[in-house]
Amino acid sequence: MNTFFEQNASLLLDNPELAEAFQNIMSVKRFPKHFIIHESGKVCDDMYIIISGIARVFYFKEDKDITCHFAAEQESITAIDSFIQRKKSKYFIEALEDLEVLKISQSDLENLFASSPKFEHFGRLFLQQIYIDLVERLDDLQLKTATERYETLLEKKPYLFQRVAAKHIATYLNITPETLSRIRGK
Amino acid sequence: MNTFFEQNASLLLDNPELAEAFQNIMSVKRFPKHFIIHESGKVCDDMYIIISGIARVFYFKEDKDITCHFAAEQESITAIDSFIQRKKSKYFIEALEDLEVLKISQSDLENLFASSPKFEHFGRLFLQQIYIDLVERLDDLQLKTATERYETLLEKKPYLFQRVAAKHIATYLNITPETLSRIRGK
DNA sequence: ATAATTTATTGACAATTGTCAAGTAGAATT
DNA sequence: AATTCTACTTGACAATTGTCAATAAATTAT
Repeated sequence: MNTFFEQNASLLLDNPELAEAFQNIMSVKRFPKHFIIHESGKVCDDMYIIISGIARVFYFKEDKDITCHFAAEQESITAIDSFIQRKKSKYFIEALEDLEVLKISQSDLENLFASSPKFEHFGRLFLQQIYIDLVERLDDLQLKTATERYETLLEKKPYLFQRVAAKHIATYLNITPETLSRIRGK
Repeated sequence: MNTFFEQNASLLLDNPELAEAFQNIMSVKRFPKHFIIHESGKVCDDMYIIISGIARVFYFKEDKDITCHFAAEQESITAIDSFIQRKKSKYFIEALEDLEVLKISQSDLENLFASSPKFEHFGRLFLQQIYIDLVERLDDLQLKTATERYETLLEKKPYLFQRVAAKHIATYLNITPETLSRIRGK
């Protein structure tokens, strides 16, 4: 599994100076529901901040479709392995609803970082933030039961349960759809 | 669970210019086996790169001691939640062998980063590196069986099985010592 | 709206892993 | 070296979760 620019594009959007710099390298894009925004096996050059809609990152583990990240409004999404390492990605990105996003290319982002220590600094803070988020997610997975993991997600991202197919939530929690269904039925 | 400066202090040690800058803010320290280098509830101001020996990060989940990180030679270790967020840590750090480490304080590190874009850049690359490592670890936990997780760890860090108590490896893999024992016995 | 397809739920059963207990082996202390 | 303590192994059993199958519900397409 994997998690990404887990939370806060808000770190970016809340800072006017940064926001302005990013304006110049961001462009609005739209994708319809079910659209595959990024395919496994390709290098992922873009990262997206979601304006509206919801998307997921998934990959195939022995023919099974495993979701490893969700992103909704204000959150960011990319094929992180590829985006950082500039190699072919194992991940797919799929629009689960009609999507309006801000697109940022990896090269523009690198250039921005290189253009000023301030931006480089922001990049580091951003990574720290998502690193901490990921550590928390790992803690959850390491030692919570299926039910506890369900409850944690319900608390952290309740909207998922309204907007996303249960089968995707199940693989994200590392349980079967059957088990998830039983947990939900108390 | 949680993982840290998971792999590569080598990213640092391999770069002469950086290495020199770091020399000035690093100091050698020694801790005896069993020594608690950092305690839960305190803010962790230091990060360590291990010269020799092995250490672990752990915390208590309902009285149970859960290991969430190991670090051996060339690897780094800290109470990452606290080190990054400057808040009280939930983690302990324990020397599992007599330890010789390079200590770097958080404030010195911040100052170094602030002193030159080059260092800031390094800080970001370092975080990218450990982020990717953590993503991999998460993938492992999300969808591998106990036996697969055991085999993955055996492949990635075989020395752990020689040098570390099985009970710690068990909690790190999120299984009981009994299950680990049975897996080992083929 | 109706039909077709996909997704969710439920039951029966199997497999995996955990818990508890006992005994053995190993390490640390005296 | 003997004692003590801790860790490891093994067995019996229980709990959790997965698998497979059938049905119901929901979504999508016609």
